[in-house]
Amino acid sequence: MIDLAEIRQNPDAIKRSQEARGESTTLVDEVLAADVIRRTAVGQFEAVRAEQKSLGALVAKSQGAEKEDLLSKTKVLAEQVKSTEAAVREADTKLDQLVLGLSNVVDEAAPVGGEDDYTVLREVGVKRDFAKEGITVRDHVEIGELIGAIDIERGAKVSGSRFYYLTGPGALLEFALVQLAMTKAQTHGFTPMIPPALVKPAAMEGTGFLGQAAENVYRLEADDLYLVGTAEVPLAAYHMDEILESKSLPLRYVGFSPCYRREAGSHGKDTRGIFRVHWFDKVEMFSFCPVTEAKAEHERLLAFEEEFMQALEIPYRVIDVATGDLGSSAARKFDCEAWVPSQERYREVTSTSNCTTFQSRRLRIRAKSNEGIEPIATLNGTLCAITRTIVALFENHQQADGSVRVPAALQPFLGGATHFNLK
RNA sequence: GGAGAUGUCGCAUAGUCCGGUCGAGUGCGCCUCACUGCUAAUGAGGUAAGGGGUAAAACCCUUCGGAGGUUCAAAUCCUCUCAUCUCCGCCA
Repeated sequence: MIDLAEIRQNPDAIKRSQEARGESTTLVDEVLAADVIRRTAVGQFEAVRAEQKSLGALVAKSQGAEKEDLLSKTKVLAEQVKSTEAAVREADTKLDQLVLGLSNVVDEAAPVGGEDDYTVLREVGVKRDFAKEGITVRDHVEIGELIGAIDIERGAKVSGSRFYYLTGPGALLEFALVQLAMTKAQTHGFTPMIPPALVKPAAMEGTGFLGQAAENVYRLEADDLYLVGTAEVPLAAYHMDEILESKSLPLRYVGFSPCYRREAGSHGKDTRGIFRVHWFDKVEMFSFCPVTEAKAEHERLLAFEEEFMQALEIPYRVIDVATGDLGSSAARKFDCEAWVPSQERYREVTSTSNCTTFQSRRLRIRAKSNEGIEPIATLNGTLCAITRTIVALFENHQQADGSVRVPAALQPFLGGATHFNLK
């Protein structure tokens, strides 16, 4: 949620941001108009209400005819209080609705444009020359079958398309990846968390997933709960409605959770394998930090992501995501894209967003110091999205026969195994 | 799933039966000042959030788990709902 005061003071800045995102600028004017209406309504209500209260005090003290007289007056007032209060409520709802429709103000540094207008910040690692090695590249589906790690057919049989089973070494690999991620995160000061993957509307709404992203969210109508698409949701909402101690910041959490995504509007995209699925598990970093620290914290989260990719010895590049592709909550976003040999291109495996105060305002999370109460920033970043990491790992470390080399960092978590062998 | 109890200002609690001077008392914690060589102890004062308003104040409004209702007036009465606890049943 954008700060209303900010919109009043600097509507043009908000408009520029909306423009850069390719979203409505007239919405800003609508907000301003609704704000005026609301303030007028509030003024009227408060005036009547104040009179009602002061007369009410007199009623309590008076008796007899005097009391009767007062009561007749207050009865009229009561009607006015009711009607003006209703007007306030209506104006409030309208304003809220409009303000919630505004996306976060983009960071000036973010490249302006659509999905393809990202900036490549760097490429890291060495892509293998499979031809030179005399290896015909297999994709992760083939490799997964050869080593008995992924069973897509049965996933489809049991749950439908875009579902899978991780089997044998695949299942063990997930645990190893999670362990490695959790271990690393702890050394960086993150508190490990296993959050609920089913949340109330308030948590979903507060994190900004019921806006444009709503069609990708699974909703359990019978219980009015949502399946989260990322641990970001329960981690952000963890401190919902709280006032934190400024000196306790940054508060860093690393959560492991399943992620559920409807993938509406992705029909026909990445239909093969486990690159794009309705459910996967993920280790996610989340940070509540002072506004002034947010940019530096964002760099740190990115660095942790890169460190993880490097530990897995996966070649990748980092992109600065363009304004039109940020999603409503992020002011700036960096994606780490792993090299996928079977597709001969980079594909997103992790992503880190600086949501500035957008989420914390919606979730009513603030911080208190001697200087008073101030808003805080929230940031999130993927440490390890299991399925996509497996794709990158299998394909980049495949051997001529279809077996897969295990990078050194993972070996301790796989009983020292150096390879996933053919089944 | 059944029966019962509870939800008040950071924490603990008073107030709820018998509606009005209760946005709300007390203790602890915290902050400021005084006293003291320092700490402790003691004394005085302060100590919710949000909104409106103002140059800044003053001041006003909202919020007693949440949502409705009754009433001139609701922490207090009614309805629904959520959470927690206890007992019973069931279950990994």
